[in-house]
Amino acid sequence: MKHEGTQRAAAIRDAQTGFAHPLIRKLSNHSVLSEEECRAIIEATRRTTTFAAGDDIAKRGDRIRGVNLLLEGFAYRYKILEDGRRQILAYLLPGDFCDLDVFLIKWMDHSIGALKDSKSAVISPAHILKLTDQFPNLTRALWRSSLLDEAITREWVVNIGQRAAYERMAHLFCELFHRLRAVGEIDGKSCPFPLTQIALGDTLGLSSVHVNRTLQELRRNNLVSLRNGLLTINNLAALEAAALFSPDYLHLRMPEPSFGTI
Amino acid sequence: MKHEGTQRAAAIRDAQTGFAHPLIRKLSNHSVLSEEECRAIIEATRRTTTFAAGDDIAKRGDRIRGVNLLLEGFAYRYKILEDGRRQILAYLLPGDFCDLDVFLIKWMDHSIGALKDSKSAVISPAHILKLTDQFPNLTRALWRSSLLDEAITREWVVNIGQRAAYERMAHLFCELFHRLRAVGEIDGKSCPFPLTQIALGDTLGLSSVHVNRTLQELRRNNLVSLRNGLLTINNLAALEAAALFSPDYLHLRMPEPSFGTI
DNA sequence: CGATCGTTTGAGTTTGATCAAATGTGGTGG
DNA sequence: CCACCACATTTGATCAAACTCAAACGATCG
Repeated sequence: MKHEGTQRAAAIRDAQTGFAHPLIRKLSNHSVLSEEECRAIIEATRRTTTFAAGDDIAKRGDRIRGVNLLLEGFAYRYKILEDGRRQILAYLLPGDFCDLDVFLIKWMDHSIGALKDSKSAVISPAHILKLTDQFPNLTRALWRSSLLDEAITREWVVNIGQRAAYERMAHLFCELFHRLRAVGEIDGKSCPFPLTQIALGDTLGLSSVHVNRTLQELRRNNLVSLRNGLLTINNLAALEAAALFSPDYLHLRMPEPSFGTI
Repeated sequence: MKHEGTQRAAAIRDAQTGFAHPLIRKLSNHSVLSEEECRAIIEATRRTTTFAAGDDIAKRGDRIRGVNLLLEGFAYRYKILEDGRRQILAYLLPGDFCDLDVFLIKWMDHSIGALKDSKSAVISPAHILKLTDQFPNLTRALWRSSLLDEAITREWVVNIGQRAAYERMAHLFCELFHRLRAVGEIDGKSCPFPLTQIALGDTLGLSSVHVNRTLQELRRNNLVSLRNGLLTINNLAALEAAALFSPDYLHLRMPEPSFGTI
């Protein structure tokens, strides 16, 4: 981890993505922010920190010094049981908060790791307090964004609890693809997927051997391929059907049409 | 479902439970509320509705008219896949919000059912807006409470993803016992548990047959017994050990000592 | 007194785990 | 450039956890 100087004030709007700032873009999916609120967000997220792939952004037991807002990169939230079993709880994309729990707890009860080189903005608790005192509408927007995180976590419960391995993996791919598209990280039919098969197993509650075989089956059915940290979805519509996937729980404002042969 | 008249203003404090109002009690676990904020809460939750066991409090697809705050009873959140598979996502106890998602969405993307006769307060969106405009500190407390809900959901992911059936069931019992104790619903070593084995299976991602056998094993090991909607925990310490349970994720203010022979 | 719903039991099957080894693959240093 | 190392992926064989199907048993209720 490496601290950087002050970030240059970014333009609020951007022709391509709607908003250049990841948090503003994310909140704008479900909330309307004033010019003043946008400025306050940019102001609050000037201090940034970078992490290399493999670094921990926050570790279980850490005293919480501020909220990390992921600006660039790819991170994951995970919990480890006393006997070593690991469960990955979420993937964090630009615009996502790593540890909003600062409100709730003094120490992290789980960890966050970076899967790619990442950059985060660190917002101090005092800053959050000030923002939420001053801007009730912004506070509701932030609250909403954590409700959205919970909706995703709930879908993971459904996924792991009810779906078979094949459906389960397909579902994860669909979710990631939709979320990455919303933050402009896809390239045609491909998106970054910087996970080993072991990590994929710890995400889905499967052994890595079974992950490998399930992946082969998805490949054999010409739905996806996964190589060198790049996930390619050949037929999104068919993959969504196989996964019993419906994107509504993601609450992305502008659903783009699924491509595919069906 | 049956609408009732205006509830009599309850005393804010109660000698036994600390706070008579379930929401004030819950928020006080992690936040400090002013006298004025407490009054605003009581004011906002006057309109109540009752539900009989088995009723749906909110159904998937419902247009959201207000937030339901559970005041009395026992409810559950669930989602059903297109092919009928059901996953239970949470249990709701007095003080819990049923559908805070009102902020995020216009229609429910999952359902809530009552497991026992229940009473909820209905807070209109306009009322929420007013409260959050007026009381930033209260807003943060409510936000915190939804972060807590998410922490529980995350632990469910760990539970279903990593723990074996026996541990998994033990873990659920531990969680429910701690949460019910925090709202004053336990009686000695027993607490209400108004679930069929089928529902228990849909909670844990197990078939009802396997639930039955796992339950027998827990009984055989003299850890719990479950009869007539009453769960009795004979040895909480041993149950927690079997479940790899640690209560910190529940963020209950005053952890009471576990009883048991160890 | 059926009827309905939940629990329990048995038998057989399937999914996915475990163990072990072989085969890539990318990076490092000589 | 090659040898080597550390990892990740792939494959095979075996095993166990959990599922399915089917039937019996028990409560509860109009």
